[in-house]
Amino acid sequence: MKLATWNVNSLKVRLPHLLEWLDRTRPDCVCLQELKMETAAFPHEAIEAAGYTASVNGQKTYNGVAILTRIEAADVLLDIPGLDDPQRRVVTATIGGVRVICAYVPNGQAVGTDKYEYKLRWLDAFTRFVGDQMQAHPQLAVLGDYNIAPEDRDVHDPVAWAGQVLCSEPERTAFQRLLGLGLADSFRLFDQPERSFTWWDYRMNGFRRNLGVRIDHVLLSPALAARCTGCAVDLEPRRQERPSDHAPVTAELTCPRDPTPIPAQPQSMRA
DNA sequence: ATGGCTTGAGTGTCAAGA
Repeated sequence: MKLATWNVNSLKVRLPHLLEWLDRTRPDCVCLQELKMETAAFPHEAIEAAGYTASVNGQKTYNGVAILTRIEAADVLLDIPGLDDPQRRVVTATIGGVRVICAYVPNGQAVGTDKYEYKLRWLDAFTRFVGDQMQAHPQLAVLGDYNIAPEDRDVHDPVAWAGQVLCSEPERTAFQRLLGLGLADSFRLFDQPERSFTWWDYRMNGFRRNLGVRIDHVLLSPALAARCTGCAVDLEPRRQERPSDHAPVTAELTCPRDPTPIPAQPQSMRA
């Protein structure tokens, strides 16, 4: 089972890129962020023609998230229950026995601003929500744009970014609290190239110079982490004309429906 | 120098991203 996350930065502009990427990589489940369109404007026809069904939580102009799957999504839940927030940032669904949360964490703009305080409050509520979901669903995957670079090695210039938004201690602590629920950052379960990032500024030739940050993550509960065989950033879409500023991240799991071998009974146990 | 691109809104030029 292949799970992916991709901040497309406008689905309207990126639909051709997405369709080409779905055709090339054939993921089972894709979490999209920054659709920047209302739910009613979602291009279901094109997505279904590509072999996917979509659970959409859209919003005009800003934010907006969706989960695309090749099999039916069940128990779809929009937003964070109990959080009064007009911004559409979360959609959750069950796909083939795996509970998938797709999240677009607030950017936070700059440390000390109202948007930064909103980001930290939002992360508190989100962490409670993820904890609740994990209680009910041991097979839990939390994918999305976290807008947090967890460690200095996730930043092209840790000195320049020290204490800045995406890297500040309160944000990194909030990320560690999510991991503290028992989730694993699947990317770090494997050897990775140095200077691996998922976002590069459009300005200053950021991508060509690999001046990036790793802020898009696939977090897995223990049951899923045990089945994870790989996690990688796909740089190909970022190389294309008119790209999203984010690259997709894909994690591979052994199929949850693979039959578990039944251990042989010891001789002495036989009748 | 708080800039540099890109998108959506809307037809000026600004908010927002990270």
